[in-house]
Amino acid sequence: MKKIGKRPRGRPRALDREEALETALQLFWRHGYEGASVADLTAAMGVTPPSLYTAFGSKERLYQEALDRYGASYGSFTARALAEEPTARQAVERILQESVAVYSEGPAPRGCMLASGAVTCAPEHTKVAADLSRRRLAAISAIKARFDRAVIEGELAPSTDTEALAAFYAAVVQGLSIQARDGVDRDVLETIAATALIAWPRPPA
Amino acid sequence: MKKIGKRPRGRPRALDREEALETALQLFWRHGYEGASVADLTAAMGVTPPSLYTAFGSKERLYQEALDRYGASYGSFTARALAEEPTARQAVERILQESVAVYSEGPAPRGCMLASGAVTCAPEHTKVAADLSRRRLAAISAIKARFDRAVIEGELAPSTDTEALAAFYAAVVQGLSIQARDGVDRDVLETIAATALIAWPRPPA
DNA sequence: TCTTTTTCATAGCGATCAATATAAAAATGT
DNA sequence: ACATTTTTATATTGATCGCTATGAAAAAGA
Repeated sequence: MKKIGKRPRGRPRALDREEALETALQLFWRHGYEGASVADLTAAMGVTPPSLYTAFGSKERLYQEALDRYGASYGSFTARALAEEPTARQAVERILQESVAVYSEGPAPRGCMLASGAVTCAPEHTKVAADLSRRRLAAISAIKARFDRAVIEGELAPSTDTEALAAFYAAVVQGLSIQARDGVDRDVLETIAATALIAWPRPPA
Repeated sequence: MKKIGKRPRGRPRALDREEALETALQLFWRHGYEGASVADLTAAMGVTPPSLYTAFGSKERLYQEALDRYGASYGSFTARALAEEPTARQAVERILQESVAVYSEGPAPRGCMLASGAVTCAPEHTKVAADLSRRRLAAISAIKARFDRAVIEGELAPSTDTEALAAFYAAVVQGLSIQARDGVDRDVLETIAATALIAWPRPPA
């Protein structure tokens, strides 16, 4: 059941946009923004540069689309855990577990695409780095919002520093990302996650 | 009191090697290996490319020397804390505190040079990334060694998973590095450090 | 002074970077 | 069949990449 409906006039594209975007995601995830060249991307997609530029506009916009796709697929477990788990504590537990699973998957683990994308970069790419930074901070804010809800619901004490607590678990996840790429064994990563949960605040009263 | 002693035959170098290395360290620290070009480096040093290559051999060797210098200066607090503090717990406490101080210093924080140097990179620079990875893992091993000593000295229980505990605190430090670069407030970073200490194992018996 | 040695600055190497001008190819509309 | 529209592939753009060949400059040794 392919949606075609009134195909436009010109020559049909040979490039499957979704498939090409997934290919770009994989390359950017492994090599980062600067490390994946347009030549690498077009070669992996099996197309020539003009097709890429017609479909995505620029390397920078392609990267942003790849980040969006990551957030909606491999990286969606954070938002889902925050939305679905009944308690903030269980949400954090699931985020830590799934982080380990996703980041350390496969023979050459890739960590988190947001954490390893472009923390340092050339001065001409500061816009890309700033966008990544904004996405990382947004993830912390999302966790904080869940913790704030937990305060209202009585799961966490009103005195809880929800911003710092969210930043703490985000820091652990970011560290898991780096160490997963460094090849640290999965059982060690799992113990890191378990250790982080020891710091969870005592329930109020 | 400059040490001259039998100056060799040729034209004296106009390049102060120590000063140039410090300049390279600063640039590599901020922009990473790929983000700091040879043109950037020579311009900041005030020399031309041949002088840089005569003094350091290649960009890659210059980077390694800059990493060594970092480990002996800005990044030396880890080794010193592990060697100087009377207990493993106090060593970790100091490492966390000094990490926050160093990583978040200045108007544009630079985080940790090892953690932000080249976690992702182009395929042709895997050697540099592997070297950085090795240095990060060595830092974990150093912490683990101090924890093993603490087990022998009775500070930590013999059942302690020292490898995972070391990896946990390394992960927090790596997360601090990323968030410092993202502009997270210093007081939040300090609370992250304090939260990590809550997970410290209870003393044996 | 003159040779030797080393470093210096000028200029440019081939390779690769992201991005495009051009025109043929492949579809629809008439 | 023929014009219109869009995408395609070929080939190339200027800029920048890390690096170096060349020869002048600046020191010491003879």
